[in-house]
Amino acid sequence: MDVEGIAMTRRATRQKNSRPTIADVARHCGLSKGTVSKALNIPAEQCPVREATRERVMQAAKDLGYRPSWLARALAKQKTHTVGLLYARLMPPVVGIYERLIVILAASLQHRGYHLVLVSLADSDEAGQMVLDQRVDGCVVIEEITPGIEAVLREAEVPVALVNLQTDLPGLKVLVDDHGGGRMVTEHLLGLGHRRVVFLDPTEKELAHFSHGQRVAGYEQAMRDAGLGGQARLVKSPVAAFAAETARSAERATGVIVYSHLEAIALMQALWRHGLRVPQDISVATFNDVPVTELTIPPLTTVAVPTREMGHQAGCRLVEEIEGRHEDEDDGEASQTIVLPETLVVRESTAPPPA
Amino acid sequence: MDVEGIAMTRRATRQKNSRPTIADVARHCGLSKGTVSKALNIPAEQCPVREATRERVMQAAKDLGYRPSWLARALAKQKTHTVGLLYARLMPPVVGIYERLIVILAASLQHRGYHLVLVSLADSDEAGQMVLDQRVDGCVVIEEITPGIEAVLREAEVPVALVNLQTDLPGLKVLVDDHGGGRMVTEHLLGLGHRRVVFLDPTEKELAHFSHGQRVAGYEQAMRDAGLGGQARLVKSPVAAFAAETARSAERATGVIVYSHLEAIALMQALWRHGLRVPQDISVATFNDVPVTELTIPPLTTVAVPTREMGHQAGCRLVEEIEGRHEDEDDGEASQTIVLPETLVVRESTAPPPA
DNA sequence: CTGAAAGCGCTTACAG
DNA sequence: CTGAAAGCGCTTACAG
Repeated sequence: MDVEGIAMTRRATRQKNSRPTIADVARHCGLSKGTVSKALNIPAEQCPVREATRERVMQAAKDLGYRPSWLARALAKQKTHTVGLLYARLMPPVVGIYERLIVILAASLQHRGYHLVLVSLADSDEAGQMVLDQRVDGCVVIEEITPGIEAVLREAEVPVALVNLQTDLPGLKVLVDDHGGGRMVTEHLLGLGHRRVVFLDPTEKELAHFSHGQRVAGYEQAMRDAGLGGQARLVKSPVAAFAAETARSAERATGVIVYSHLEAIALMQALWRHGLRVPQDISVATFNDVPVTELTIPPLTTVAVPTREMGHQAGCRLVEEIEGRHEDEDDGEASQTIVLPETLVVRESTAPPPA
Repeated sequence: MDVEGIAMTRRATRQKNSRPTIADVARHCGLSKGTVSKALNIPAEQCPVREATRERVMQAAKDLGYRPSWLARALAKQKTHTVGLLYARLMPPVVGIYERLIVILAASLQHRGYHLVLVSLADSDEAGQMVLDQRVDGCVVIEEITPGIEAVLREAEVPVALVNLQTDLPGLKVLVDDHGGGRMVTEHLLGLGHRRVVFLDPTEKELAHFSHGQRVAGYEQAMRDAGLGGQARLVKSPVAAFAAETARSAERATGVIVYSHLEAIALMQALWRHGLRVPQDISVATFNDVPVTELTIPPLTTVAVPTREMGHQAGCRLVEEIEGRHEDEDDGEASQTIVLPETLVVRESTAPPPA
């Protein structure tokens, strides 16, 4: 019995001991939990506890291997120092441009004492709970939003950053100038002397993303500005079909702008199969300056989307928003929109049209 | 004064009211918090509370818009239902193969009621705290581990899944058979009739990853098995230099295996610049079957790394480990290793050597 | 079947 | 400068 008892105690003790609490530290120095808490948390200068005491506490904490429980602290302070990253797809069509954005966002947050937790909107309930059950101090929604979570966010008081998506939800918005990007790349081709420039639509459901409309609008405006408004043409065929058609067409396009960089690469492959050379026979340009676009045959002219800056802005602003919540003078000045510029990266896939 | 007072009260009230607690629900139905808690959480069947009471509680909860506080529950149950994803780089050298892995991992966890929080090891303290301060129930370390966090994990009792990295840390390991992959792709080239097959090393610090050694070993073994052990050759030059050298060499390699898929693509570009055709003049093969490898000119033969399966396995097993912690019979049977096979995807960048 | 109470591990006015 | 106590919002033996 005694042995059993001791074993039980040992086990219980070990379980409890595995994590000394603030009470243990307090007991160890003959102080109260409150004092220990202050000594541990308030910056040395304006700390109300005597220096000697402070040091005693520090030492005890170190000796016991004390680490404050994040959970207990979060509950007491009603703050998780966590933000949720809400995403609807990001899934199969591995987009590529968000990888960097997310890593930068996470780094930006971590630098400020926050962490990022991934929340797929595929299971809509999850996301709602996440946001509502005081599990996150704020959230960022990326690329696409679902009606369900949109309603939740409209209701909740959670600070939110909306990245690269369109919505009438209030909140911080981080956008890019896709219209400008579309115009820029079109003007580049026109400047090289092209007249028959087409815009190749994505075949996947990327079509749904609002950047598509903006890029097309930019393209159309540039065409109009050049007096070629009537010739603007959106192509919806798959790249293979488009390449085949182009190969046998007399009046073929001399320049093509592809919405998706993966499809631009696929297009160059398809053109190659038909014996068409880029850029001698036809110029190709696209969006999203991901690393591989520099390595293709030939290197692609692309419009770069400032993913780092997007991640960085979303991170900074959201934290400001979370921490500055008290300054709210009852007016919703929290609804700020940032539009970041895109830049044209000219490489070898674009050149003057064939004579 | 009265007005002020009311205003203050309203504000305080609103802040409190913004989130009804279990006590509010209890009060609302004239029950105790304990009963409400049981009614809300215990599955209908073996729930000790009377059906009528149960329904009353449910209704009240719905009426008041009650949602349990994740924090309070986590503290009471000592469980966060969160796992940390620890990564050292993943940063600038956008690897590409981890994007899918992470998304799958997150989905797999979310499916089981867990969430994934991103933790960069760049700031080593952060990670340590994360793991130790009962903020996560477990963690997965991916690709590379730092000495700091390795020590922490050795000390801590946190279940851990180690994905695609080498360490003598105990814990669940999810690995891939890079040796087999290296051998497989080499045998493929040898089978096509190649004799002068070289292995092109990465120039970046990817070299540090242990998969490099394994892939090289697989390559060397296949060469030896074919009686070509003396001819195995590791090339350390940048792709541009290698392409230039190859172009002017009489006895050039007819097949090249490139460690990194991005460099394989770059190599094909460099060869193209020198007028060498793939695969007619030289065959190129690589690793990591990311989407773009199918779209290059020509499409790349690659060894596919089962990223989905890796993410899935890591997620499942880790959760099992977390939830089965009690079954521990004091023996460390938790140290399980899973080695997933790689598969060869043959495309058009490999063909018999020139006659 | 229901309730009262202690506990999870901190923080924070409020006294002294 | 320090302590006692209430509070953060739940859960969980233990009684009744």
